[in-house]
Amino acid sequence: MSEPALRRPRPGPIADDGDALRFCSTCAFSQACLSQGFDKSSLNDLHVLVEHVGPFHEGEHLFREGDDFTAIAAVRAGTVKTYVLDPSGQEQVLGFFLPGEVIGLNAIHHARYPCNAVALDTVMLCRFSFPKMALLATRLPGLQAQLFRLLSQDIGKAALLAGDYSSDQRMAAFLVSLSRRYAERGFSPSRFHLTMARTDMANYLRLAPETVSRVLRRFQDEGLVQVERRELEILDAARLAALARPVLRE
Amino acid sequence: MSEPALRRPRPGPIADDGDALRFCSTCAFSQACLSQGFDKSSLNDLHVLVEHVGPFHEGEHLFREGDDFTAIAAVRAGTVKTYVLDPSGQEQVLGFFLPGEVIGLNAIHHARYPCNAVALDTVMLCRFSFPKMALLATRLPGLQAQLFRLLSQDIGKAALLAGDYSSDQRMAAFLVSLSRRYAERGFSPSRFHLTMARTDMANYLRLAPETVSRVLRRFQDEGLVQVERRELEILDAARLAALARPVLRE
DNA sequence: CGTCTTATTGACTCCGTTCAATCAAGGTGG
DNA sequence: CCACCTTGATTGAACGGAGTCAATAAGACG
Repeated sequence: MSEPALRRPRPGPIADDGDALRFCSTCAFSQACLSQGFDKSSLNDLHVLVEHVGPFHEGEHLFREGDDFTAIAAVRAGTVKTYVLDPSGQEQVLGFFLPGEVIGLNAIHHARYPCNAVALDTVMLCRFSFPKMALLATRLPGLQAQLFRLLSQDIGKAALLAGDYSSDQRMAAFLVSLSRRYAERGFSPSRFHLTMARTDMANYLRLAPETVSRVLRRFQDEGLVQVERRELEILDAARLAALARPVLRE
Repeated sequence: MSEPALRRPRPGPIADDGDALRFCSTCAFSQACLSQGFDKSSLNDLHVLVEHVGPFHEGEHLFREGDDFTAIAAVRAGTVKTYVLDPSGQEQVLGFFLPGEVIGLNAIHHARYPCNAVALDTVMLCRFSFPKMALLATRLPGLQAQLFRLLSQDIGKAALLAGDYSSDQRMAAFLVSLSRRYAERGFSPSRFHLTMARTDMANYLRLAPETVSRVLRRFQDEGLVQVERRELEILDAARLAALARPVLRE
């Protein structure tokens, strides 16, 4: 894998704006860097350590627990599920990553991935060599700050589900969360495809699959949502958000 | 609360080796930096942005949700509890921080503390100005790496409790975790003081206080532990660890 | 069309909660 | 020193939400 050497920062602002900015349009990371006021030469520096990989197909693993960690990745398209196997071989779903979200941050500590990551549909990634990025970050304080922020953001994100909430509250929070995250990337917040199986949702929410079915059915009976297989429409976002409130702490 | 003024950095390297290294002996952060092979002048650079604060007394808050974030802190002595209040005003315990552990990492993202922190007993802190440390980290790649590692480590730490484990497993995991963390700092792994109230343990473990009482009592009846008020002795560490295994994933 | 996987629905069970009473410890003031 | 009160911990009894077990239904795919 031959990489162009890191270029020295060019002094001064750049004339044309179009080129460098397009380098990873769906990637939250790049976008955040942009909004941080990175100049184009900095973005270019960042660009050279980016590698577009994929497609990964449904069921294909992006990495497995224990693999050497070298890179973090932003999801460009598709959905990634992370999970671990407990000592008895039981799967435990840790999270779902939608387009624009960054995966692998929890691997820095031990320099190994602490979990498995699998594609739930066709997945495209934007992979950043972490060592190179860290090196670059010593020259670009804005990049360093961005990385610190990204890492900090993920701390305690899982704590939401840790509370002892009812199945209704958990499910509502899950749907609201998906809705908002899709909205952030320009997808419809009210209609979207559930890319994960019911069993995965259940596992993630620490519920039995049967409970997921029952709750979704009740939500539909009560006019909160419309579910048809994996197609979901949110009919009463306000009431759903109200249910989710304690979980999302608002 | 009169604090001793921050001491000016002494210029140049230090003659004797004992001095700089002792600057925060209980602080995991400094220790990790040491083991990273930091040279003495780097440690000195780190030293100047450290501020020893305290004592905080039982019930006193170190910071509150929404406070401006300026510094992370390592606990030097005592125990800190972090918690949030849910919309209905109900307290939710997020974690306990023992000597050597670093607090405030989840505040970087929004530049505000996302939770409250209160002293459970007499607490001494070692406070690091985060902006200054980040700046220093651009010059010391080892420090930057250490920070990334520290942040990464905390991601998904809360996920342990998120699983749907039995009350026995949760309690066992909690005790084993305390035991190990105390051991890491040179305290006895088999005998220690429970610095938090039963209600706090229960809240943290997402159990009713009554359940905590019952489980501890049963553990004692079964010869796993000996509890006398807040004094705890682990009698059968192996069996306790076996119970905790699914939670701690080993 | 038949088979396999995934989802749904129903009936019963169980773990942990809730409600309530009791108990122990520590502080305060007489 | 003791009576009193407060706070935290413990124990018991009944309840309920979600899990489990089992059967059925609905797609997906060959």
